[in-house]
Amino acid sequence: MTQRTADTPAPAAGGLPRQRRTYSIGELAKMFEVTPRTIRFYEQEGLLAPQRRGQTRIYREKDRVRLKLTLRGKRLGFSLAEIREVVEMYDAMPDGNARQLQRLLEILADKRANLERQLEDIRLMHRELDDVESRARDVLESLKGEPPGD
Amino acid sequence: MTQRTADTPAPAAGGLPRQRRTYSIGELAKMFEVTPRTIRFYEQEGLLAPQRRGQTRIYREKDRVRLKLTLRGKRLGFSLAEIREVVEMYDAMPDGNARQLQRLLEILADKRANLERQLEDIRLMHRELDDVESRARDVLESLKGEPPGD
DNA sequence: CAAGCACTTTACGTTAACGTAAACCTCGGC
DNA sequence: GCCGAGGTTTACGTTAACGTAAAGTGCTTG
Repeated sequence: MTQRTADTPAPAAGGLPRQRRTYSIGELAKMFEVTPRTIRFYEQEGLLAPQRRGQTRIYREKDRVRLKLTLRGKRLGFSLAEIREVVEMYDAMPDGNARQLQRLLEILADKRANLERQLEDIRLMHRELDDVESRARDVLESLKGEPPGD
Repeated sequence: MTQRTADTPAPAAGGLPRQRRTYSIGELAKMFEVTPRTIRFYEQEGLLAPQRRGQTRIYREKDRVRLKLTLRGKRLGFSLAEIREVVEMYDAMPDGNARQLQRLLEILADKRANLERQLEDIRLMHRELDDVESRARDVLESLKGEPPGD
């Protein structure tokens, strides 16, 4: 963790404020512990849109952040389609019309409700785990006194 | 909701304390908003083991609780295989040997770590949503002053 | 007793999210 | 000039988690 490929933008003095760090597909893949195939697939699904130099994909900060958010969404059980829905609207935001924005707000509220339920689920699951664990420990303890089984 | 197929145990006076409420597959399905197919599939995957009367499945409280936990696990992104792993060990607990119990504790710790990461993910995602939402509201606001667009 | 409804088994179909294999380019180094 | 490391496209394969359709069983109700 805390891996840093030896090249933080270095907030240099008079330099350009534009972050010019770029990444290859392999770099991103290792960084997030996914395969290049996965990254290409996400692009194919409209979640990423890296630039090209010739045939080769070039990823910028924006792309990296997107990938990060995408993977986070996945860990929370959102489908790629759902994630794309938000991503696309977010992109269209600046010139988005009111109806689109309203739709976006709806979607966000939806995701939020989802998160709430998950929070509750996590709490409950946590208790279940506590319960199972304590039972397991009890049994283990009770085994200590008995003959070494079969 | 609150559907009751006219057969609550009726906490009768001197009755048996054993909860004898049973459910048909259809009842459970409606109760949890899944299809009977799903419930049969879970059984096939070793997550449920209802009794039979003739050919027909009869679900008891224990089965209902299991289904509930299974669905909760699913909402948290666990695979049926993972869920089964815990369920099986839980069942085997009473006569489980020490090694099995240790394994169970490992699995539980694993799940717990998973939940922790999800909690963090939820927090982060929540902020993202807040951010996107506030931007969207800003844009919406700025649209109020402008001409009604195309 | 026929109809209907809820249950059953068997089996093939479907979708999402990639994995995997083949065949190709391209670039820096020896 | 060739070689290996990484990149590319195309396309078929795979797995999980059910959906769906067909064909049969069993009860109870008009």
